[in-house]
Amino acid sequence: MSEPHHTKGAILIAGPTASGKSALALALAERLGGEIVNADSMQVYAALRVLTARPSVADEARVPHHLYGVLGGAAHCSAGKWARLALEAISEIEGRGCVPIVVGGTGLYFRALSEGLSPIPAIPDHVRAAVRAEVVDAGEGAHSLLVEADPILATAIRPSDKQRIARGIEVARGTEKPLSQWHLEPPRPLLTGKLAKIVLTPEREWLRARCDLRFEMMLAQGALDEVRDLAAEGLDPGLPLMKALGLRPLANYLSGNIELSEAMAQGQAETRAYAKRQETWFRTQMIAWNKIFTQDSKSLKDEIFSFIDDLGLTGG
RNA sequence: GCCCGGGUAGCUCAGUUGGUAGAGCAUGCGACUGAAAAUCGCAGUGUCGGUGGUUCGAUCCCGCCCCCGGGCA
Repeated sequence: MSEPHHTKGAILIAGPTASGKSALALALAERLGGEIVNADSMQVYAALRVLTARPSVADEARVPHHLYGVLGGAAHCSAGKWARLALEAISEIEGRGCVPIVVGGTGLYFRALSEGLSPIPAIPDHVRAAVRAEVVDAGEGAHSLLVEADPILATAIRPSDKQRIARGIEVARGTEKPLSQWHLEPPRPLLTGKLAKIVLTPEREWLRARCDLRFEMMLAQGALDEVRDLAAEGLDPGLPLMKALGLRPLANYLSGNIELSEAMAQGQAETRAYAKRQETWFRTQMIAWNKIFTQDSKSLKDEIFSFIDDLGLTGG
């Protein structure tokens, strides 16, 4: 378990995909003398530069960026792993006298950092792999395995939710204590201190248009080459990075199964649906965060600058 | 001009041997404790192309008209 870190002042910016949060973080970092920490579950993978709309090399040269493209394709990131890396980066940034700016779209990661998760030990890889395989084999019967392993949790998880079923079983077996028991241990925040928590909440129609446009731009920027390279690596399709938005439609196009226009339409649809899921999380799980509705980038910056100045983060 | 096929949800289509309809996708809402760009749940909407007829009753059968494909000339 990591020791909590007490910050003199850090900024957390959450927002749906394509909401313009990276540009905002960059502007803030330049103004405050800050450094940026990625809080996006897919941008941690090195192979996904175009497909995840990672900050450009030029942007990364303007201000230090952390946790972008730091993991190989075969790696499994997780909320806990990310939170430990983020904490490390934050404390280093503060050691240099700079302001940490954590920016991303993965709600669970922000929760892991600012609220904490129950202190569950890491599950050994062999247990994990064995349980996942077992759940796949069991098919419809997977839920009854969970009933055996953790009857309390089983009442809260639907038989169709294979991922949570697998998680429940692997925790029960790997730690010899059911996940439902672990959940009774109160989570402790990893990051404490003065935090500016901001979530961008743009208007839906505006965001949908941006999602569509952005996927189109990805194609112009070499998304197909990126997908081709990834396919050449022959990675296990079950790996987390293989779930990146747009990856499957584009791979389908490259293997000749669908037209490019169809692949693009699917990629755009995936992006829009994802943005909607993010907004649901932000709305219902981050109720204490400061919502910023503005979407015009100039007034967005003004609004955030005055918000941050009021908090006096830069003073110390 | 003639023949054939089709016109049903925003889209692609299924269906009703005549009792006013449904899937997938899209859309909206939601759940969420280490795969979270993941995983999972719920919901709505239709003048069934138009018009006249047969019928207790037509989206379905019949006539005419319009539109979209394809073929023949």
